[in-house]
Amino acid sequence: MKNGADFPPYLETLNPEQREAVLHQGRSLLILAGAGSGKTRVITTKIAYLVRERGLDPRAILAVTFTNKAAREMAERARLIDERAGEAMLRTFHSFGAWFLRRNGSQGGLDPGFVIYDDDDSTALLGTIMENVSKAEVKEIAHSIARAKDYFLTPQDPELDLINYRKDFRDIYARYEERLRQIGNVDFGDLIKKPVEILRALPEVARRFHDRFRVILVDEYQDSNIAQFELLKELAGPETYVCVVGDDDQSIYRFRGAEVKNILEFPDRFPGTDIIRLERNYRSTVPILKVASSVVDNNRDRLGKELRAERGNGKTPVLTFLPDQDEEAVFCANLIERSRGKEPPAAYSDWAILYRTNAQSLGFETEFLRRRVPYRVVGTLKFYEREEIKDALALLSFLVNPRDEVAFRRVVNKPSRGIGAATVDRILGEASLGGLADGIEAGPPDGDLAAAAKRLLPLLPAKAQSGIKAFLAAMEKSRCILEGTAEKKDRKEEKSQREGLRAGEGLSLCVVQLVMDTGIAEYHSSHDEVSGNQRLNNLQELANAASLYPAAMEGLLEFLEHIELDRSLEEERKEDKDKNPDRVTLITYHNTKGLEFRRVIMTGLEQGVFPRDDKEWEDLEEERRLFYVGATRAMDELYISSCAVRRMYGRTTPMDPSLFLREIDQSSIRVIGTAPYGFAKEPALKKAPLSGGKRPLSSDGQWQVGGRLFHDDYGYGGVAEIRETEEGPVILARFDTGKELRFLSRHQSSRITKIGEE
DNA sequence: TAGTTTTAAGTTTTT
DNA sequence: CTTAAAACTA
Repeated sequence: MKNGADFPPYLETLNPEQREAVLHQGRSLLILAGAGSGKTRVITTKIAYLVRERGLDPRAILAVTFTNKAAREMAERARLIDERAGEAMLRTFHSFGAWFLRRNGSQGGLDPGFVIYDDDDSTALLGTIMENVSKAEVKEIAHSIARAKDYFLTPQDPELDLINYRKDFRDIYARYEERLRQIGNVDFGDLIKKPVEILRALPEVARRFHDRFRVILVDEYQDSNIAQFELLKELAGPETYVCVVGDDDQSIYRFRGAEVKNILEFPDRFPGTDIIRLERNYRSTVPILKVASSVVDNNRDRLGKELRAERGNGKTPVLTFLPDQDEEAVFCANLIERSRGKEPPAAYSDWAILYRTNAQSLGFETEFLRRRVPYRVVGTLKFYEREEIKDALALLSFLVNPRDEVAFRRVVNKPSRGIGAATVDRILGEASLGGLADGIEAGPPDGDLAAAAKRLLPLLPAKAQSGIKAFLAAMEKSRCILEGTAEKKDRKEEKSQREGLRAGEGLSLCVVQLVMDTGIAEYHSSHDEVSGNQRLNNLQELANAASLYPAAMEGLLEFLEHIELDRSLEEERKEDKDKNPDRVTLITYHNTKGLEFRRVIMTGLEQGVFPRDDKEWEDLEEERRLFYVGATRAMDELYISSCAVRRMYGRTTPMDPSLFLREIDQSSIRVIGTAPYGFAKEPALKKAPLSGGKRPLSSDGQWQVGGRLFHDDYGYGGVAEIRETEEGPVILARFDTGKELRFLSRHQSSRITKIGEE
């Protein structure tokens, strides 16, 4: 295989550029991989090659992906080439950070038993710091703090003003950090930021990692943020080979702190970088690729590349203008159903419908349900956002970390146990200051809320006393189960409880016990007759998920970490459950990254929807990249739809066609339906008959041919024709959507508004 | 202070 | 139109 003529089969099947990327040796490598150019294949093959041909220990390879799903897929594919390649460390940046901090966090003053706060938890914590502030404001600041951490900015950083200009932001951020430190938990941003700080502060730790990871591969590099870039730099020692793979045209997470600059400036930051371009697209036909690239070509900030469609020509993509979103759903359903009758017949699973916001899935679901078109919705995982699930998780979090104020506040008085704000404040005070109250033994100010509550017990009102006792007893019992010291009798008793929750293996016993003993299960099942059952089911599902973990503190920690970092679990399980894999995919543009479908419908191509709004340049460029990502998902057929009106916030709003539609190379697309005014080169209006340069006026003087009007349902249109009858003038309006409407001038509907002459 | 009614606000995108 | 937050009442 050394002479290049005789490669093993797994290398033989690669094209020259791909093979060059796999075989590359040197300091560092930047692979600019266009959509559908086989970049995942290159990474997995490279891992296998390093292990197999270059004798590298798989444990010395760290591969970072954007999602957990991608990490699992990659491990699987690498394993197919070489069993040992699957042993490489494949994680997301966040999951790697958590792994790092469990082992090295104590060096940075972090207890290894930390729990990860999600955005809601962070916001809740911030809420306890800021008083008399609306929740929306708290949320905004929580968002700013998250962004600050993405950009690796500390509360002291002078650049912090660029994130949020309010003058107390610095102070709030600092206090938030202090509280988080006292509690001993971390938020998402900390999972990246803290490892960097530790690696910088402790050269011996850094050296250990440099020794361990000889090769670091980063996938979807265009979506990494500044903090992640810093982490990459710290992890890479002088001997580490760093290979990043990305496509600047597919960077779609700027709103979350992703920096395209990371990829644009990678060669500057890693001197001696070689660049390999993968520009052969094996997925889409020529016109589909042309549609995608003609739009993204309008972006200024890009490296620029020439994607070649290896598959050659194919069906011309179709652009359709439709009256409204209901028609859009009908159009999709028709298209899909018709494709099934053709030769060769298409499967439902060949189809994907793309939309900008999750809310847009509803219209399609309704229509598909009615028409019995099987579908699956990707990405709407509300499971972990449900109140009962968050409650149960708060109980578990508090069990792991009794300093967790957020979890404590959430569940201590649920169901109500007579523990109000005053009592909670006293417990918090006791925990942080210790031994404040007279007549009780002074406790350590260690922040342990369970211990503090216990100490304060004799001084509380009777109702609160019994409430706290019951709560603490339930927590204690769970702790005993986890530590294996629970009485056998107690365990038996669980199974005979009548609530209806079944405890299975391992950790599920603990979950079931906790939600029952604390009354959370009862609270939710009886609270609301209709949804009570569903809520109980959800709790049951959570318990079932927990059964995969051992009934010990370690297992609980793992379980919680998995839930915080990988919320795709539920989706997978659901798909396993129903055995029909032949379904249409309903999915947001963002979620399509890394996927491909034979036939794709891009919906909602309207100004304000997609692109969302045109406030900023860079935002618009990001939307264009999102268009590019969506279009390049299609293998064989691409459809694009745009509506004249759309119901938003319960109101029907006239829509303008998306700016992107005009940017599409017109020779690569076929337009069906009437292009609205403002889209077509020849405005629809000019088609209205004109008599001798003069536009006919209706006998009552109300209307003139060519006059513009707006209809609540059909959007903008023009008066096409006027006919005089014995009932008065009849107006023929032709709308930009192609819809025609005839009405008597004196019976003008209130839904029609005249918007002047043209 | 818990639970209700009324009012206001909002729809990106996700680790 | 749906959902969350403020306001109100028992």
